[in-house]
Amino acid sequence: MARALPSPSISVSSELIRAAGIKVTQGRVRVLDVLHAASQPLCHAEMEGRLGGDQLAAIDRVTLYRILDSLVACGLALKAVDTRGVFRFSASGAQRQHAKHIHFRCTDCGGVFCLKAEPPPPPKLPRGFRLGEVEFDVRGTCAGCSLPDRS
Amino acid sequence: MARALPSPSISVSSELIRAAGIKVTQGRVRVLDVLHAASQPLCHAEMEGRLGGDQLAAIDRVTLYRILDSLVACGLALKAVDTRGVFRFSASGAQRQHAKHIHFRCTDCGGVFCLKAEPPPPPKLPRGFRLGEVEFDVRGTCAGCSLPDRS
DNA sequence: CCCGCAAACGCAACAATGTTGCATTTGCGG
DNA sequence: CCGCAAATGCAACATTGTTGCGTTTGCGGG
Repeated sequence: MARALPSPSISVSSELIRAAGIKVTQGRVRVLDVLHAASQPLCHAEMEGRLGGDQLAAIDRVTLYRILDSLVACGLALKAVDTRGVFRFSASGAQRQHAKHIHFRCTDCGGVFCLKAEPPPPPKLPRGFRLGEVEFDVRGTCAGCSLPDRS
Repeated sequence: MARALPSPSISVSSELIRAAGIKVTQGRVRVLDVLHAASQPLCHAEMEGRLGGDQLAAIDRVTLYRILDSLVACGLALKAVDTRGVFRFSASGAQRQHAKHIHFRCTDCGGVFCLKAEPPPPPKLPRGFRLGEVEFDVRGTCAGCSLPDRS
């Protein structure tokens, strides 16, 4: 029923999913497409909105969770928690790009901003500890929320 | 009905609450007591457990949230989010002690370890941004979870 | 010492997020 | 083209956090 999909990146996501060794389904391709198109990590609600915005049918909330879990499990996506306590997901390629700088999280509006400064080198760990990721997280109030006259 | 409470720190918490300019209630004193006695930030469920463990009546869940909010609002407590996406609260004095070093979070068992190294200085922020807290968060696998032979 | 008011509390209900069970559909290898 | 296992959709549930409202209580004033 649907005509040939105009999205050019659909084959890229398909290829990544196929290479990861899991089944290539329409849902996974669309979710990974959205993750790649996003400029910052998305929570599940934002993803539902972007998936429903197309002329395609929306993906079930539970299925979305499971798709994201499968993408995380095979290394195509990363899972993190924002200051509001909500899980946010990002394509693993985008995350690697984000590892090069520092994030500023506004404790007021919840927004995330990228600072230019480089993160410091990781510290020495005790014996037996294996280093995973290093996150230099700066919290405070962003310029918009710092305005003194807010009703 | 209750005899003189044996807890020696109850007056300390009362004094802090009074100095903060909010009403001194039994609930606030008990919650702040628990926060001061805790060695690390507590989630609401852990606090409910510790409050119910006494011979005193347990505090309502909603009231506990409001008490914590009021303590945060007047600066006596701090609010953070752990890797599971749950809010954790700590007495502001305890947090200051924790700000001097780096935390290592094991992504496997969820444990938090304190490293000796000092956190690096905060970076320069864009105009209008106000610095709140800086958290240097290192994630990975702790020594216990790094053991190769786990069933 | 008693009164009254506003703050704080307890209860109920609700909202958002995340999980589990199970029947049905679908990717994809044979 | 068939069939099986994986993936999906639906319903129901669990946990965490919030809102509304009537009642209780801290505490200042009379």
